[in-house]
Amino acid sequence: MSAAKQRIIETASDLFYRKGYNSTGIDEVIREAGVAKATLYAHFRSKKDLCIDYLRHRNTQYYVQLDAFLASYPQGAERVLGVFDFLTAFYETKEFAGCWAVRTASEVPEADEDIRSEVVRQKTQLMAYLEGLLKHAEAEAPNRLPSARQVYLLYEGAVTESFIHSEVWPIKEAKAICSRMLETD
Amino acid sequence: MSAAKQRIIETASDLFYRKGYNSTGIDEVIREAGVAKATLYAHFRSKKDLCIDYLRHRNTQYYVQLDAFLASYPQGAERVLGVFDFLTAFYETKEFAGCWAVRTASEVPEADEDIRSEVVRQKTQLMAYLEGLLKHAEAEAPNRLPSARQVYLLYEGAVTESFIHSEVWPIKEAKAICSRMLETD
DNA sequence: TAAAAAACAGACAGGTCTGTCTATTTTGGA
DNA sequence: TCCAAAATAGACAGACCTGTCTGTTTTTTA
Repeated sequence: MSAAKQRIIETASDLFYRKGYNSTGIDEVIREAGVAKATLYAHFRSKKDLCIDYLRHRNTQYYVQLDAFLASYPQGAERVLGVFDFLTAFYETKEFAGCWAVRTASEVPEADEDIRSEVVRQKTQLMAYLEGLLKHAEAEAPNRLPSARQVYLLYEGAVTESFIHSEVWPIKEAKAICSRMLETD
Repeated sequence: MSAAKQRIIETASDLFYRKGYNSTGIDEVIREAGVAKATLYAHFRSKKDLCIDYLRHRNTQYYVQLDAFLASYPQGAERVLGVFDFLTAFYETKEFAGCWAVRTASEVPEADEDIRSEVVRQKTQLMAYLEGLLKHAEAEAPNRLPSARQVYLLYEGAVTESFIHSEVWPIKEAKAICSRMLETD
């Protein structure tokens, strides 16, 4: 990947996430990235294409950081709960602005199948990831565990609500619920 | 309130919710509402003002319908869980498109304090409402109940995720978690 | 070093956006 | 019935948008 393309993606990733997709113009992206307009359109067919690459870039970076963060957590229930600690750390960065996928899906027309399917793909991937974490918790406590869907739901609620309220308690509460559901009672 | 103003709000309420705030133009609102542009700007200082009235209109209608729906549910745990049944009914209408407040907050710049504070106000109101419902559940089972924040978190997750996935399972799962937390064990 | 590929600056087209304004017509209450 | 208030149609300004195109310069590669 050329340096210019890399800069474009990183700039879009910053601007789209911070300001919103529709509220960010192409001119702002190229100015911030320091590239010519023709260069952008040589690498991306359209703004929508750039949007999808933005979503993928965010998603890729997310798992790189999440994996690194969770490495120090023992497998099992602790690592499942560690996901909420990761979210807390993310929240505390100045960058945090909720979920890029949800926010983008919130502002594109429902007919936009390309963007929406990428969003759903990412969410399905996240559930599969959580499913993997939960697998290791089964050995510890084979009794009624939360499903991947349930942990996913708590996590997603925590992301969106901490963004909306600009407060950390939704993450704490989500973790508390999850913790209670993981108890070996 | 004049008939024209009423039509404008209702049209905006439909279009902003269905297509998104930024993706809906003033021209589309006045065409759909069948009013002149000057009429719209006689009643609303700006598009942003109309947006705030749109949010308030949605919110008001929401509680009218929610109260009516819950009236047949006995007070206590059942009525708390009834909130998720109401959401299911809402989901099954063709209109459903997630939470207007969250979606709007997702697409306006973070600096827009007017819109964001209205969103937070509505969410705070919802928590207070749930708090009221939970009060009646205390009598039945005075042991560890979910907090209003926790029920709120589950509810919000259910709204957003059923919208994102266009599936009903997030509501079912959220209700299941809530139900488990309300058990008199 | 020479040729090819990539990136550059920036004008431009064609459209859309919000908000203002004029000038006319409709409406509703005293 | 009359008159003020409200609503109408639609032009307009000024800004912004995406995407294309031209022509030049820089960078890479062979």
